[in-house]
Formats: sequence, C-alpha cells, structure tokens
Amino acid sequence: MQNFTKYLKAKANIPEPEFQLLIKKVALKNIEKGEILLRPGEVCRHSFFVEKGLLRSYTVDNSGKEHIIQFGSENWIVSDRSSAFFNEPSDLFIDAIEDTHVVLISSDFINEASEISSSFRNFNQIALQNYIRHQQKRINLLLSASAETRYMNFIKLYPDLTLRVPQWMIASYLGITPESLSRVRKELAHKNFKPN
Amino acid sequence: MQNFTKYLKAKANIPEPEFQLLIKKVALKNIEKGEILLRPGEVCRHSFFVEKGLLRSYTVDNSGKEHIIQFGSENWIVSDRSSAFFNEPSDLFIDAIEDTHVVLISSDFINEASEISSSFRNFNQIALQNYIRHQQKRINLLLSASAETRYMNFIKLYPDLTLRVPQWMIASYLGITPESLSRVRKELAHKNFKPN
DNA sequence: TATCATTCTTATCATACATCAATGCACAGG
DNA sequence: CCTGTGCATTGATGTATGATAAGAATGATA
Repeated sequence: MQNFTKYLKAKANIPEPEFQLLIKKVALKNIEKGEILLRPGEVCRHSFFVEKGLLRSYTVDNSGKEHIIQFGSENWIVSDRSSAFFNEPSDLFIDAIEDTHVVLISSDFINEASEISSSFRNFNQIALQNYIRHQQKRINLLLSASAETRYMNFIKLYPDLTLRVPQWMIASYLGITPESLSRVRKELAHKNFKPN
Repeated sequence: MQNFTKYLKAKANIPEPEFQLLIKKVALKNIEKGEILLRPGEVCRHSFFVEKGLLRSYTVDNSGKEHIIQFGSENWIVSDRSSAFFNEPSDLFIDAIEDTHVVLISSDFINEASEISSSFRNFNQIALQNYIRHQQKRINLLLSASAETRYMNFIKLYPDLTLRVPQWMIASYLGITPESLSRVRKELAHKNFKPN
C-alpha cells in the first residue's frame, strides 16, 4: 500500500480528508507467480497497481502463441484499459511473472476520484496521454525497425526488466521467437567485442 | 465547417450560447494535395478535423522510408496527440493525400471546451480511450499477424480508404513493401476465384 | 548430491518478406 | 500526339526470421 499512496499523492493533489475516504475504496491482493488475473472474455473490473513483483498482459493467437502487450513492475499499472473503460470483454490475459503484491483499483475508484479532485482528473489525463505516446512509439518501431534495433531499444527502456524477465518473454514482447532473440544477442555480443 | 459542428454537437452536449463562443475559436483552412501541415521537430499546435479530403501522418526513418501512422478522411481528426498535449516536438509528418478542407483545433479550444462543458470532457475522454483501443489492436496485429491477415483486416476496417489511398501507402501502413502487397493481393484474388 | 524442469543456445532447413530491376499502364502537360 | 512521371505488377534473388529438433546451462526440489 505504501508505494500506491506515495504514487497517488505525488501525482494528484487530493485534500487529505478526501484522500482518506478514497483510499478505503482500494483493496490489496497477493498474487502467486503464474496466477491469472484476467482472461479473454472477462470484463477487466480492476486495474492492478504493482506494489511489489511483476505482471504481464498478453494475447494468445489462434495457433496458441503468446504475444506480450505489457510488462508491469513496481509502481506500474497493468490493466486492459479499453475493457475497463468501455465495460466490454477483454481479449487479454493478465498474469504474474513473479509473486506479486497488487493494489486493486476499480473503475468506481477512478470515477469518484475524478469527481472529487480536478487534480486527479488532470493526472488521469496525463496518464492516458503518456500511454498513447508509448503505444505510438511501439507501433513506429514495429513498422520500421529490425529485431536487433527493437531489442536494443527495449534494453535501454527497461534495463531492470531485461534482467528479471525470461528471454523468451522479451522475444514475445518484441514480436520475434526466442531463437531469433538468442541470435540477435550473439550478434550484439560480437559487435561489442570487435567494434570496427 | 458543417461536418465539424454536426460532429461536435452530436458528441458533446454544449449549451448553445457557449457553443457559439467556442466555435469562433476554430479556423478553417484549405490544403492542397501534397501540402505539409506538420514536420518533425515542430510542435503540433493544431489538431486537424477533416471536413472534406484526406490526410495522413507518417514518420520517415534513417534510410528515408516512410511509415504511415494514420489516415484521416471526412470526420476524422488527425494530429500528433502527444506533441500537442505535452507541447513537445513531434517526430511526425502530416500532409494531404487529396485537396483537403480542414478545421484547425487548437489546444486552447480543447481546454476551454473542457472547462465549459463536462459533456465535452467526457467526450474527449472517450475519444482518447477509443484511440488507445485502436492502437492496441494495431500493436497486436503487428505482433501476431501475417501481411495477408493485416491487409484483410485493413480492408474490412477501412473499405473506403482502400479505394482512395494508393497501394504503396497502404503497404506502408501495414509495414510491408508495395511489391509485397501486390503479391498478397494476387494471392487473395486466386483464393477467391477458386475457393477450395 | 542427484534429478528434473525450464530456459537458453546452436544447428539445419524452410519461408515470408525485402530488394533490385524491368515492364506495363494510365494520366498530365507540352 | 508524344513523352515524362508515378504507380502497380512481375520475376529473380537475397536475407532476416520462423520452425523444428537437439544439446547445454541453469536452477529448483528431493
């Protein structure tokens, strides 16, 4: 709960009494590694703020392959925003890569906080815009960049995740196979040892 | 201007007097085919509502290749949302595929409308969430689907654009070369003539 | 320590897509 | 009417990445 309150206080300037009321609306939950929090077909009723641990969201295509949409470690929110906002069935899985401690944020919480505090509204707005910017960059990379470039970009962006997440999941996030990622890494290692 | 006012009235329920004040804040502009509305490095000062015509936004990578981010025909808004919102330099081009008639929407307009009308705030919120959902789908397709699947998806989603936009631009939107798209189309034609 | 599962690597071959080059159109402007 | 320009198609060839299968390496559990 600590991280969440700190996070919320830093981002949205909500008067203390209202804050205390609001904070009662969220719940805590401990998730075991591998536990599934959301399945395709379900409506995403909560966003998950990660206090400690690591979550991921992903799709599974017809041939059974997983495609990772998002990782979320400490102080990140993992959710199917569209499903939660529009109250429509998700097509994502969300599960835990590590044992994880999350704060459950309901749509109610967001709505009430928005009513109470224009500062929260503002924060929420910024969060959405940030997310859009992030997605934009990812689309552009997928359109324009090679596997190698995308991997280097990933490392730069998420150095911590690069260590905590198994390689095959990084491959899935990048849109390539684990074998390909292995090759890319080999290449990069060579390049670094003999820079021309 | 007609489409825009109709659009705005349909989406956001703004009282008539305020509406008349607001509407004075937007400007009209005629764009010739090929004219550039935004360049990388510039801050995106306006969102462009397309009254009539067709715009596109795209990036150009190091090797000079274009990658189309978005098309916008009648009643669509084309913009670099991140650049406009955060007041930071864009890395997109926006230009006109056809002679186009646009409404210029400034950030001021959006801010004022948000202050005046909670209905407008709500509409804006929905628009953002729609955009996120759309981007999500695109990312998922780029991660998981073949060129053929992505093309079929494009046709289904934008049947009108499929006719108005040159093929090489569709290819660029899909993340493949024009040659590849041509081959995909040939394949599809065969399949349709001889369904097994 | 021995055992077992999971992950990562390596090797081979297969395939989707890119690249390069040539040709055929259509259409616009002289 | 010719000619240039842009776009779509086609073929030949190349390359990055996928598929499959088999080891290594790592790490958990007994």
